[in-house]
Amino acid sequence: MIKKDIEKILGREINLVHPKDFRNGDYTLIADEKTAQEDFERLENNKPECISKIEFIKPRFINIYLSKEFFAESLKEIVEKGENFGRSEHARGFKVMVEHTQPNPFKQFHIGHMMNNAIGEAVARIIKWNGAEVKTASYHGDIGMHVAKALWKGDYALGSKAFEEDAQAKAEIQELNKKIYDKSDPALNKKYEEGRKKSLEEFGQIYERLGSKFDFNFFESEAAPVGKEIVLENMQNLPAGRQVFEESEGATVFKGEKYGLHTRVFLNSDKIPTYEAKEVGLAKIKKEKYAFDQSVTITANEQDAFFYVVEAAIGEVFLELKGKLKHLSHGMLRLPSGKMSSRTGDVITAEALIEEVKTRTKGDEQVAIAAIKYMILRQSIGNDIVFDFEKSVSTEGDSGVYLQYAHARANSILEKAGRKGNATGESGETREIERMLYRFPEIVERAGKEYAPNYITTYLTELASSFNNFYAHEQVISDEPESAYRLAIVEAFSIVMKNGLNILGIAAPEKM
RNA sequence: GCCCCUGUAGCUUAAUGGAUAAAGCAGCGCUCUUCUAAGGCGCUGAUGUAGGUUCGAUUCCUGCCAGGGGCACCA
Repeated sequence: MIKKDIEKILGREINLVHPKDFRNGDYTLIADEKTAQEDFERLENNKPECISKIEFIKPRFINIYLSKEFFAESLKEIVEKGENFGRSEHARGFKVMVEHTQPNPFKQFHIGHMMNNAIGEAVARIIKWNGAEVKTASYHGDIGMHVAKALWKGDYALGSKAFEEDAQAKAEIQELNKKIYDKSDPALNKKYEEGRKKSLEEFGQIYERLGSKFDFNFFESEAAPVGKEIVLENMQNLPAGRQVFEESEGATVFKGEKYGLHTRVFLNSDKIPTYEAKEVGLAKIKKEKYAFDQSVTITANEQDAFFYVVEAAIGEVFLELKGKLKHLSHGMLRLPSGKMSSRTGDVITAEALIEEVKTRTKGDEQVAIAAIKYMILRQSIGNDIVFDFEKSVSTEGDSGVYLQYAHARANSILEKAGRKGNATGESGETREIERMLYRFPEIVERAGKEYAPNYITTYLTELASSFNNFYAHEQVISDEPESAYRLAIVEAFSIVMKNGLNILGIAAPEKM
């Protein structure tokens, strides 16, 4: 709003930022050195009501201070909009599918899945808050070599180890994979179906605990035949030179070299579709189920190279999908005590982590899950994160609990006061908390444009800190005329914090 | 060997090309007769390295060093 007002006055687009230090104003216009003086004078002479002061700092900084009336007005707006405060319209009409979590049946739901789930859930919600229509999807690897490895002797780690070390076992597992794929062995089919069903039930339970819901569940078993067909079609029915896929050493591959990438196998020499071909099939299934403008897939960054190649292949097969696929990757969730590997069976399940953290949150599961989610979401997506039980999940400082606690405190004050705030009353000095609250919608929008949940966590932490400061230094409930205005601040804070936690998929208990 | 990602305080992390690089933890001092002390206030402490672009670089470009990931029938 402010930006548009100023652009109107100056008649051009401007570079407007929030200074890091509030003492330098609420906004800074970074002007061109040549026109800065002129811009300053024009603003000074056409000052909008919401601006109380404008100052010109030497070469090019024009600092803008908002008026008391502006802050009072923003508090009123927050209270009026309530749970809708912060919603943006900038992505209205845009259809997005967000695929995340992707646990594989026959294998455990480990902390890597939990990390992916926290990010995926937050990203989906952020996009939704920006006005887009969002559908979430999980994709389950219910077929493929990992299933054969798991079914070989009933244990994935065992099968995986034997596959690499024992040629005999490797041959048996490959044979098993073929049988699972063509469903030629009734006894095996039964074992397979039972195991698959059990896994999916367990995943459902953990989703519920994490507060995650999916609009679609896709399976590799359905994507496989679709993918295989597409691969064959784009090889056989096209003239030489126009073929997307080609034969090489008995396998069917996509030569990524023409994109500066590398070759990957889509059908193995047994004509069984690999993960690559299944991903192509999945793209087709997705677009038929939901006519998305963008499909976001969230995975660990060890799959980056895989996705570059597969997306290039999909772009050739489905021209209309070119540029509509977005791959977002995150690092590993590392624990202070060593690495985790699903191949050796050395995995830490999501459940084990939740239980472990619970012992440090007085047994409260909502608080424990909030602590874990916050640790994951507080930093920019992409790098590994180190999850330290002892310190990082502590209930102090930069943590999910800190946010929940500040929110609960605000509610407690409102309840104790037994009356609503009133932002039209006596306001006194403008406080840091007021200077933070009105910014929430711009934070949501920025987070939406960059798929960056940590913009929200960072903001909320600063907001909670401002609130705690405010709370520690001012008597909110009193007979003074400013009391009503202070209550309005508390009320607005409670709303913004709750909405913020909601966007992140973190619970916001009313009491703690 | 080739490709991709990452190097910020003792530790874990922030910082849409902008002002004095921001927090939390740890350490050292304060602070509960007062609305939830799971809180607040203060001190100490950092951009791997060498260049380049720019009025201005943690941010963009190049070399080097260090760490992680990937590179044909796994997912």
